[in-house]
Amino acid sequence: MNLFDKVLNSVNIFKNRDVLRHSYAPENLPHREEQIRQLVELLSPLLKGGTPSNIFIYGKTGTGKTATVKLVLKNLEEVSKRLNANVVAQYINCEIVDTAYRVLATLAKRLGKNVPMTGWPTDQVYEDVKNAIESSGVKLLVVLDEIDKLVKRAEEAIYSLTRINSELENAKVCIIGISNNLKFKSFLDARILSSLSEEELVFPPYNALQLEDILKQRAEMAFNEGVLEDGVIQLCAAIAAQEHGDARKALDLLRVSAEIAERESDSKIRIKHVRKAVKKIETDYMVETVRTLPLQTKILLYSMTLIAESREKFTTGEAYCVYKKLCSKISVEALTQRRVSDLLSELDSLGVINSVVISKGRYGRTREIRIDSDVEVLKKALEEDYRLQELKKYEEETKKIAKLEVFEF
DNA sequence: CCTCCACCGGAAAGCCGGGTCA
DNA sequence: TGACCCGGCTTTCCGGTGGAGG
Repeated sequence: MNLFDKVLNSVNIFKNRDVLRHSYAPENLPHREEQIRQLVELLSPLLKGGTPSNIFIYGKTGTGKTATVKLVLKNLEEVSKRLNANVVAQYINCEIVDTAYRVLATLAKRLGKNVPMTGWPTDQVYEDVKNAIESSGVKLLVVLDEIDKLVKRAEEAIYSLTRINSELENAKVCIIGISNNLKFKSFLDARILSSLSEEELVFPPYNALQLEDILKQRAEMAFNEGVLEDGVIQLCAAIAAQEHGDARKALDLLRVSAEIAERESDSKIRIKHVRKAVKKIETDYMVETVRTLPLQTKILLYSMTLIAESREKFTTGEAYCVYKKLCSKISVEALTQRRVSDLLSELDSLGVINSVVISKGRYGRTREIRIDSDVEVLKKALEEDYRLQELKKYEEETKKIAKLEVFEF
């Protein structure tokens, strides 16, 4: 028997795996018809020689903002080419292109100017871009995705872009800003806000039924016939709907479920695979967050995993004592309890630990801490850090302290 | 009803690394 | 280049508090 026979004989679940990835931009967006219609309407002046208003789009992650805009952009450019309308669209993700300089340089490049990616004064690049737009007479549509990432560093750039029209004779610039941060608006300078959000478009979260439609549509493209057990799509949709109606999460869940089924060489994606996928996504998220924690927080969390192995719940004071012990073992300066208290709140909001502030009457008021996540997984992730390696030596000793509740200084 | 525990959590100031500007 | 500024992290200080026990 050839080593690969098993793989060859197993039923192929995937027809096209990429359809389920974030980067995939479908031709067809269920339940976004209204937003597409509005966007098309708002942008139509571009094709008729007018100037559209600037547009501000917001909605939570996974509500189809980017996909919708990209789809409309694609259609716009096609039709512009056909009509010779001279519309140029540029999509910029501000998480990657994250300074005023880079935004302008990207635009310059799109217009055929050769601007180095660093080095020039920002206002010179601005002048260059302006001249390029003016001389080519294009109608430039700039999409700034995740614009909230830009605001702190480059508020001025946004401002100058929103005002560029007054300096142009025979060209036009229109801006679409996209943000998933609803608080973003309150951070923004009022001048900018008013010109940026002449029109607003809100993308509401999907509900379970809508997510189901989206998943069905993708599943048809992604999987071979008959590999889905009944109820799998519904379950994925329901779970994602509970978590704020994020289509990206729903698709992730379906993809991971399929991957698990594939790995188990099952011929069908079953409910149990979805359950496993939920667990896996959760753990992966946890491990990733723990990995990226700063050192002090890692030590603190490590202390808590040690305590958690012998007692279900404990208090800030107890965690702090163990934490201090560990710090001295590896000669790291311990933080104050005030600071640790903040770190604990952060860990809580990250969902790594669960804590409630309770009063034990005579015995004070404190945060009661539990660790609901898998302690072993946490420990493993923490021990990856070479700076915590040393602590394994003291594990037993420290655990004893935690168990006996001997908290001396 | 009052006390008093063991911490919470706000305010403000200090420290530090990085970036900016003359 | 050095003065300066900024934002993030941390410390210091301190007023506040729910409820068991008296």
